[in-house]
Amino acid sequence: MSRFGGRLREYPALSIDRFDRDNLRARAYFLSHCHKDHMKGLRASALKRRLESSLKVKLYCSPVTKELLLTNWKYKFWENHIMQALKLSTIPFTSYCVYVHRHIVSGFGVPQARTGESSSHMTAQELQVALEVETPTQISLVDETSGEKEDIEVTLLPAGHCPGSVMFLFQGENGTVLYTGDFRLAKGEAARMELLHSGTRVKDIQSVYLDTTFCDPKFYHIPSREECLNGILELVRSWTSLSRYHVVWLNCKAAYGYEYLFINLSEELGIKVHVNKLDMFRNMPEILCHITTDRHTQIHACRHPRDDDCFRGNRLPCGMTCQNGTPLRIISIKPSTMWFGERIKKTSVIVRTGESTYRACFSFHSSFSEIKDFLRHICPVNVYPNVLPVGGTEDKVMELLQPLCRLYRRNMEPRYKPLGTLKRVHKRDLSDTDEDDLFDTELTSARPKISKQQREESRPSETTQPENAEGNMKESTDSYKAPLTYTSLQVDFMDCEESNDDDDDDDDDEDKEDTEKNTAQVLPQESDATSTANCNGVPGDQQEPKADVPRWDTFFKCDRLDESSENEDNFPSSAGAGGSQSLFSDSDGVSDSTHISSQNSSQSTHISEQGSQGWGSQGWDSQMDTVLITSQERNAADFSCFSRAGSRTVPVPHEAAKESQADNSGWKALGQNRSGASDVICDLKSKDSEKEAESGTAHVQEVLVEMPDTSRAPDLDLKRDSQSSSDFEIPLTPDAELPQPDKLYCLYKKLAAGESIVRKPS
DNA sequence: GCGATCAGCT
DNA sequence: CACAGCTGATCGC
Repeated sequence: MSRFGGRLREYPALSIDRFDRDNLRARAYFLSHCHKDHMKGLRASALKRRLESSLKVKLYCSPVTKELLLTNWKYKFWENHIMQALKLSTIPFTSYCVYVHRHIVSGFGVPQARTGESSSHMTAQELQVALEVETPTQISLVDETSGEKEDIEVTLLPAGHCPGSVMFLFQGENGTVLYTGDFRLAKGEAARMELLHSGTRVKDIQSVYLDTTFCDPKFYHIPSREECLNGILELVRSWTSLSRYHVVWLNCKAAYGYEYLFINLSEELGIKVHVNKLDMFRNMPEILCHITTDRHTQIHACRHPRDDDCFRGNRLPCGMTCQNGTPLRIISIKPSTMWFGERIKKTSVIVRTGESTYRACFSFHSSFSEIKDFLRHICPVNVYPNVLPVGGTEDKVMELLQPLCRLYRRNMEPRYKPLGTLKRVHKRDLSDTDEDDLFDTELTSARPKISKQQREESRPSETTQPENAEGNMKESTDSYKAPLTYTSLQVDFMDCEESNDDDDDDDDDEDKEDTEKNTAQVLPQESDATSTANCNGVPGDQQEPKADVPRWDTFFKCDRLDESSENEDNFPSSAGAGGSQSLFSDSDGVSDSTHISSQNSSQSTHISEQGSQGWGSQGWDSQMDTVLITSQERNAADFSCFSRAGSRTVPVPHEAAKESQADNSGWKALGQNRSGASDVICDLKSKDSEKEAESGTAHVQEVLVEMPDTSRAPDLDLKRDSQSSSDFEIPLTPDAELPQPDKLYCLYKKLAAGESIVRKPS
């Protein structure tokens, strides 16, 4: 929840996302999106009175936000005081869906022309002032009592948080300031935002007021939107395809932000989503056509004050309980982020929490690594957190963020960053090659290669960007060039660097897939002037993969030398590979015992008595994430076989077990190869009887011995950030220690000499 | 009666 | 704890 007070230090005459108290005196108001915690005071009578007595005070927001706001009669009084800062046709493209799915981009959320209505309600001046696309807007801030005037430019940037959500970039006498509101931007998105750049360089940004909701190493990696979406999609598909009586209830909170989920489910499955209300989308046909108020559909996102009770009574919140006399078979899917962040064990993006309840990973906010990527690119002088993460303090957050800011980068002696010079290689390469990618998960080697021409076209903005955002890193990276030379395997150090780099301001985010991409795509001519200071100077041919050269990424991954601060980078590529996801896939198949997801599932599958309704008291809610490979339908049968708490662990059904063992990717097998399959693969959280829970825990830990929750180890502060990225299928980093240069040197040397290095699990 | 705040509940 | 709400109780105007 935002704790931002509404005002920027640099421009106190503005109020953003807060409209009470001192903000009542603001000369202009800004609303980043339509969530209540950003609308405090927006409908208060005090502000209402202020508007009535002022001709100048305006509220600036995106067209979609305006539409959503004015649909609510409580905010209708704003109608003549809202400025749309961008043309109608532009916001939808850039604001939200662009991060979601290409095919819905083309007009999502575009309020249709409200010609009659608009012209009758908006002043002529407002209509004329409608701004050009991608043109910063000049605003005159007039103090109506003193006549004092201040000009400022504001630019709306897409925030990817919910429909209509934007960030505000202010430029004026006191410097350039970015207020992010709430945002979810994938890695690399900031680099792709033209309006954050002047020419080819990142603008000189004085301060960033940052959404720090998940600025906690606990949320180091959150699966991309597409991964989460695909996980939900396959679960919904597999369930709803069983019969017309199999319905899904999406247990979504009452807030904007789930629309793209509804849209995609509807588009992919041809099933509209039942919602309580849809009039707010009446002018947004791209949403409207995928939702319905007709209860006779298989996907529901309707709500009821006591919807959980409804569900327990096999009733949907809308009251539906059967159709044509046949009882509905209902499963619930609860989108969650924090819940996943709290998991000790690695989980899938879908976790089964009960007989017919699931959690699905879903986030409106950027993960820690995405925040860092964003901030690192902006490289402001100051950063101010808008949100205190759960259990966090401002100091703690600042500690995490400041290393990404300019003064820190300039002044700090770099800590251990043996391979920091490679960062730019990755950065470059990411940007050079993935400009069309919406998700980091698409950054796979399987992705179609981008043409050389495209690369060249995109290059300029990259080559110069470091001058600002990362120019100060040059010194530090240079200072670490020397250690690199003790081996000839410089290329591979790219991976080592990432893996070992524990430092907040130096962990680079491009992943293993990127590394592969690098090896395949780095071209000699990219070693341009900018890159000579760093590893781009490595001749391209050295980057060719060689079978006999140790795979550093593999090495680190398998043997857990990597700091998982880079783990996301080892995250199994999914959505991009072959256009389908592989939630449980291993990116390499090498002795990866920590990838429990599917291959261990046959051992760890933990099915307790669930055949009757009696599970309520027993619950399925513990800290044990295990994997269940079985269908709901089959479960019913299986549960009866394993009823009564006797068998704490049971084998998965043969077929599923075989499948999972065969390809290490149960979900993939399901989603890809078994269209319409009745199997659902997901992590199963099981809390059975207390006793069983205990034994189950023991068992799971035995299976998961490779991934103890080191994140809580008190002596690992330095790499806490990485160590605790234990969630979301990130390979854990048990017993990892901060790699010391000498130790690394030894390891590198051994590897370079072709010796095998096997680290025993502790 | 209304708004603000807080506890409780997802 | 709470992603982002909601409901209901209480208090003051």
